[in-house]
Amino acid sequence: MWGFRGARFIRYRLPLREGQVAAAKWGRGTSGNLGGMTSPVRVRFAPSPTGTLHLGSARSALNNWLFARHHGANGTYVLRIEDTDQERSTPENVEQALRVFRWLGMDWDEGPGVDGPFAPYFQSQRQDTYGAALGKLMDRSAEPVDRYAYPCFCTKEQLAEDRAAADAAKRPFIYTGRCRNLDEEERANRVAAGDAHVIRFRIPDAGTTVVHDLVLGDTSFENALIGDFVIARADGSPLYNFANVVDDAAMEITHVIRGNDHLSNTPKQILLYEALGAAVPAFAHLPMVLGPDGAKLSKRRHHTSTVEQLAESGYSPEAVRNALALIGWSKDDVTNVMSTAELIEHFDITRVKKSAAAIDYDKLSWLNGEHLRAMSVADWAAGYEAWRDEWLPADHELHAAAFALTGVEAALLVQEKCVTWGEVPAYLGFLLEPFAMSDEAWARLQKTGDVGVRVLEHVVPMLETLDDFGMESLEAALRGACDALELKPGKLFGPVRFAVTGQTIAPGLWESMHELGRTRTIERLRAGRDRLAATLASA
RNA sequence: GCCCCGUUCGUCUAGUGGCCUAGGACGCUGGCCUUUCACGCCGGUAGCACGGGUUCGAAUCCCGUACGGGGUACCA
Repeated sequence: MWGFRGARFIRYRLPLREGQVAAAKWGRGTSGNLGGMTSPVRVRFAPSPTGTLHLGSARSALNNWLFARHHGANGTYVLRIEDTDQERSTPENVEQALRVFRWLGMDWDEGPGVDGPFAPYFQSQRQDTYGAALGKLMDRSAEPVDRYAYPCFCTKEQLAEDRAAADAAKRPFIYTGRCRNLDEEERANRVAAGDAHVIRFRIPDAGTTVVHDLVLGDTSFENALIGDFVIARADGSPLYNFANVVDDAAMEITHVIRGNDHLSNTPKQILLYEALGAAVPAFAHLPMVLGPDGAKLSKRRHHTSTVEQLAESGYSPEAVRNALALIGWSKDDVTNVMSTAELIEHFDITRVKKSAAAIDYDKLSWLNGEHLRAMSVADWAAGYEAWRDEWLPADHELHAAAFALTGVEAALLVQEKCVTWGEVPAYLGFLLEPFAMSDEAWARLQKTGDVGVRVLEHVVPMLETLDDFGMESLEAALRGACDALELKPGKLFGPVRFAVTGQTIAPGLWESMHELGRTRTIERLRAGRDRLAATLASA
């Protein structure tokens, strides 16, 4: 009689209760509080600082952030840097990664720069924690007896042979367990003698481990198929699955929200949590993010596959958040455009769908346009100026155009026309000197023919004597000219616009003329009239 | 190979056994508006992967097939 939604809800709450038991174990958290709504919720995003943030990763980060913020004061968003790869984890790369996060506007409660009760938040500084956890797992006097860590002296050659044998027999390769049952004395002797060894984690031979997933539901894995896996390298450094669990347990993470590519790691991690005596967090595996062609999103194949590229193109962070949130999740059947506040209010991890989703750049652009148009002039101007200061190089051909106006002035001209801030400078190109009419504009001016000449001849003296060169005055004058010449607005504004802006894409006419000023406007009208008349005469 | 996950218009999605001759959005497209470009408005286009069940009734539940994806490391 349970509806599916009801069943999901039950699953959603169970892990929270487990979390509280564990919190009590650590002497932290809220004991005895069984109200789901007030349980603290702690999530994290743990990127490796490679210098770029992939859209798929950004989506994971966003879902964690929205989940935490949705829980208000009870939600904590932790940023932990997985910088164990010393080569790529340079301070510059870390700083670059943090810059991207700040741009995306996902503030973290604990992590680099702010620290917190579980510092440090860099894996490279947490060796002691991993060492202690390893010691705990290797202590054979501890429970449970079928889950522990042991040194494995198998050489790479031996393992390669095992693997080859498994392949030949068409059997899945599972670690044979050769070093699992060495006697304690031999182990101790070989370790003391300095024999190279990794540390493996012993898992039960039988039984299944089931992952209760907020997105996928229950998924079970046979323990026998997992095999004792390596948790520490020969040099003692921890492997991902181990470091991740140790950190998440230590930081009291209650919900692990991550990409679906981690699903098969999860049973291993659950076993690890149990062996460590730590609370198993709730899991939510997000559907993979695909490129527009349905292939896995990659920098190579897809032009804007990183957050940096979107920032550079002039997208607004809020629109990107909106678009990212909509990958695999929806508020309902009709809502698309949402402010971040709305995202936070409505975000529900249990509504995330299971299947992979291709990112739709067309829709992203549309969303961006919607957000840009909905902004206040002040916000739009600030965003535009931030973009142009950060991303438009001084030697760019449109640099001068972009800086010809303030953000507020530009907003008045083109806010409702642009899909991204990156498009703004091109609209402003008409303001630059020396003036040069584009080929397309000239072609269209030519098409106006004799009418065009008449219009320009009429308009020049009119504007020379116009008292006020303000926008309203200009509009009134130009509309008046339509009556005087008995022309439809379209016929009259066309030649004027092409002559004045020299472009086929430009802001509104009176706005443009006003911004250009009387002298330059009239100069251009005259030049256009002369050129057009000369061309017609010689034809 | 083995394990796991998934499959609704081209794309993102709504859908939890009757409200579905499947709704919305992007895209594409016809038209209107119009001062270029946009915006806006009205309309059109197109989908439940396939095959079996269960049921009075299936996009929805079950089984199988196909296809796609993830994993199978001293990567993360």
